[in-house]
Amino acid sequence: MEFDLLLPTLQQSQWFSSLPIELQQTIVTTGTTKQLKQGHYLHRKGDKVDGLYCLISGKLRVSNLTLAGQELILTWLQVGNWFGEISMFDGLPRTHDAIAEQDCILLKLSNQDFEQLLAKQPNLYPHFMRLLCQRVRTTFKLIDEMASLSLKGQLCRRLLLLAEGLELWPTGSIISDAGLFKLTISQESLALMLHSSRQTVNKILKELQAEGLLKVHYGQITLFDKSRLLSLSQV
Amino acid sequence: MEFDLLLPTLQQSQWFSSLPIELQQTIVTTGTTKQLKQGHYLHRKGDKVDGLYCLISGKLRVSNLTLAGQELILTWLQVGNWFGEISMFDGLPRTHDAIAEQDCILLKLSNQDFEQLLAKQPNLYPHFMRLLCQRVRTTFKLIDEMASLSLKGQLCRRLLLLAEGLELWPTGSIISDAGLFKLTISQESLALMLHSSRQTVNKILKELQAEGLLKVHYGQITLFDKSRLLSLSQV
DNA sequence: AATAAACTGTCGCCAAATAGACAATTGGAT
DNA sequence: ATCCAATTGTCTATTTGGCGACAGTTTATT
Repeated sequence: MEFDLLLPTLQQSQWFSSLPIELQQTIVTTGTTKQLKQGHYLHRKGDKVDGLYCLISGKLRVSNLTLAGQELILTWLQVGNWFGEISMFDGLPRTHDAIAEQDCILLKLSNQDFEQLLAKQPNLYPHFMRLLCQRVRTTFKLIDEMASLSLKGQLCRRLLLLAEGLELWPTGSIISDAGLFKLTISQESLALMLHSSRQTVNKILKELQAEGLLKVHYGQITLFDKSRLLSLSQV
Repeated sequence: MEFDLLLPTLQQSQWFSSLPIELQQTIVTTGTTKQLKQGHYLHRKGDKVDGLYCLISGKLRVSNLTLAGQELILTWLQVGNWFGEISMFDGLPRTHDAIAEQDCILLKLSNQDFEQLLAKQPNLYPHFMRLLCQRVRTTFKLIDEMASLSLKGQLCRRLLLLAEGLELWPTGSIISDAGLFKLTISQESLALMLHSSRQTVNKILKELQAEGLLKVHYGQITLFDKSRLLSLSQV
């Protein structure tokens, strides 16, 4: 795959862009691209590991099924996000389902490529450990927030996360607050992420709209005031 | 520190006991022990990293404060548990408070020792990556359960976790079901772990007692039937 | 332009959980 | 033996959110 073509996309990842340029180059030249049609699974929970991925274009939904058969959405992966590293590093089965919500293009680093790479250059290990650490920190933060925030606070938090991309914010970072931001997501989907109901999400969104923070459209939400959303996502 | 003295304790960790014996030995001889009096903090959220720890004796509470000042208990660490690896590997601040609930003895592997160890033997990296992966898997599981289980299910799950130790269960593993198990914990503390209220926890415990699964005492709970608790912790 | 499908807005009812209050019980300390 | 602090048990009132129902709106398709 051509380096210059992929680079702008890959650079959107905080993790990737912090890698030494040689490693970036190695990853791109070693990796292969893969197409995935809308509605198809990239993998299911319990699948054997096949590689580490970066989403180049499209949209992936990451979720699990409860025993009752309800889908619990963990998150959507955005262009530039890396994922699949856990099974990659411990060899155990996938933790979640990953489904293409749109046609996707992925950059794939296979097991074998990965092992060879690290065998040759063990000094690269710390970089991949940082990727894992970032994942743990994000999930810890999620647990805290699920427990301590009101539903309204959780919703504000999610809207921001979806707008800003899913990577961990450096503590105290200032959110880019330039103008509006249009999110394409249904209230039903939001409810599945919050493990709440569509009706309740609708009610809260209407409140936020009345407060002038956002505007609700058909299948879309326009964020007006990210900084006020941020302050609300602490209550 | 003497290898033979610590070994039985350290072996309680699934992770540690899976390490090659030379690495086990290196860790014990490199590490230093540290005492921590009851009520003292080992570290607070946001602290700079100083090392990787294993709890040798005593009991540590891991928690966070909400903005409202309420303590959210993530878990109790049991003898044999390793922790503190995240900050160790990415160099960023601690994610939680860690407080001694009893006098504690800890085995500490300092930053410097750790870095020297890995610089000399980069083939050890995968072992530490497995430790991190285990942490991510445990937290993902926690997120799923918080979202999908009823409060009763969550409570059953926690009681089992407290009884069995906190390390990730291999999928489908059979719980040691030999006889009774006495947990020393107040209903108030359980409520803080579940992010629920004391009254509600009390009500559910009484239900479980009526069903013959356990018996409630002052500051203690005796588990009678772990396998039935397990089946309840899936609803 | 007509139709179907997906999504939103809003009822009202019900179950679950919170929170305050207070009595009763237990265990440790003096 | 007595007292105190911590913990438990159990009431209430109140809040929150889930869920069914259904009408209205938007978008895509033909």
